[in-house]
Amino acid sequence: MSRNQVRRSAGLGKSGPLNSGDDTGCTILHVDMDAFFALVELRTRPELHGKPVIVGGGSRGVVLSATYEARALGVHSAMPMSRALRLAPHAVVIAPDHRKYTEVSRNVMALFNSITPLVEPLSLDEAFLDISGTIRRLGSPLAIAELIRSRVVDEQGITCSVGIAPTKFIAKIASARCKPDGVLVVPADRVLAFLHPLPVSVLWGVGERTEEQLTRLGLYTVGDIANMPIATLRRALGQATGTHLHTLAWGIDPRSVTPHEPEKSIGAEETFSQDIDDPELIYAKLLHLADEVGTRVRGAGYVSRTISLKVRFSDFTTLSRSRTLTTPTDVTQEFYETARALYDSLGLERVRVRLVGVRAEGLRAAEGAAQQLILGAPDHGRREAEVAVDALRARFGSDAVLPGRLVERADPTESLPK
DNA sequence: TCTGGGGTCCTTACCCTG
DNA sequence: TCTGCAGGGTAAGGACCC
Repeated sequence: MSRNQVRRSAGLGKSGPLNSGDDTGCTILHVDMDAFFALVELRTRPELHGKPVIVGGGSRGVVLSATYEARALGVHSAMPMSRALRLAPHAVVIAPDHRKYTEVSRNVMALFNSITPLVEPLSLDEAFLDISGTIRRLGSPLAIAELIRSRVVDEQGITCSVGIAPTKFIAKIASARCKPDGVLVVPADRVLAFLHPLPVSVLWGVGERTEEQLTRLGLYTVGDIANMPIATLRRALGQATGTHLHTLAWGIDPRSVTPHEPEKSIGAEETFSQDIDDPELIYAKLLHLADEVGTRVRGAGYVSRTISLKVRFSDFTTLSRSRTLTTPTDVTQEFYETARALYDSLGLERVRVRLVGVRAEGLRAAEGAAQQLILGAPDHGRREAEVAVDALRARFGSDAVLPGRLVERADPTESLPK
């Protein structure tokens, strides 16, 4: 489908011609790149256009992105690569290059910011835009959406889809339903007619498990949920989820577009290339992850009060442990020692581990906590050393300085027998 | 079929305090 | 001193999203 072919409004029959132009009151845009990682790769490999292409990889990896030709064969994101390749044996597989995607994403977000300052990125490849202050300058919501779409193609060489609606939630559903390379307006007075026939899975917060629960209640469409007494929903799904779904089912979503939300946690986790049971290798990986988390926490100007550890075993069962510190910290060594102590407290003996992760939670600005950090003395010197290392890495690359234990093998699993 | 990595939010249980 | 209760903090696990 080529660009500019898709001009739709909520297809509700009596709307007459596509996109009747009634975008009054629709001040929220949800812009979503089409098959983002895959289309970014196609920019430099035009010979792959029209072919099934999968971005992903690793022996235990999953699909991160797939072209629509691959999707037609049943491939979708988050699917294990082994299964994807059974469905699409001739697909071209490309290893992900996150630096490249981050760069394109930054350009796209800058483009959005030239349209309106009210841009809320949701991930690398999508964002909400509040254009209520832009309409007078650039025209109707539909005209603004088309401007964005043509600029994204011209400047970045990829396509995107845009949902236009009075609320974030409806705009997001709209963009998903006009993919790829489309635009869809849902006028304010047709929100319920658009929403109610859709399956419950379109609601934010309904995944596989919740959908099963709803099915057991005989609820298949959003309209079914809207017409179910809220008390019944709360009993079945819990207070928060029940209320949340009922509200969404009536098209109510008062959330505004908020450009900057501070992070609540920063973490890193890694799946070993094969399951391991050697505690020394696991400690080395914990140090590596703590180092990464520490660098990011300091770089963002936070301190963390709670450190959590995640361990996934070979049978895929996962557990987590956390510890709240008396004094918040941004010191790598403290992240590591806490994570290691949490791991030791599990009392595992030669159990095969698939993944470990370290996460800093309860983040708050380091500024207000600075005095406490100094008073928390013993790590003060260490912290200064780590800040110096951060500066070296910023200048010479992330591998310029490594913790001593990691120098010999930056990836502990590398030493495993093949 | 065999499951990444980055997050957020909710629920439940437990402990402590008043 | 004991008991019951409410509320807050913490911990663990799970569901979900991209």
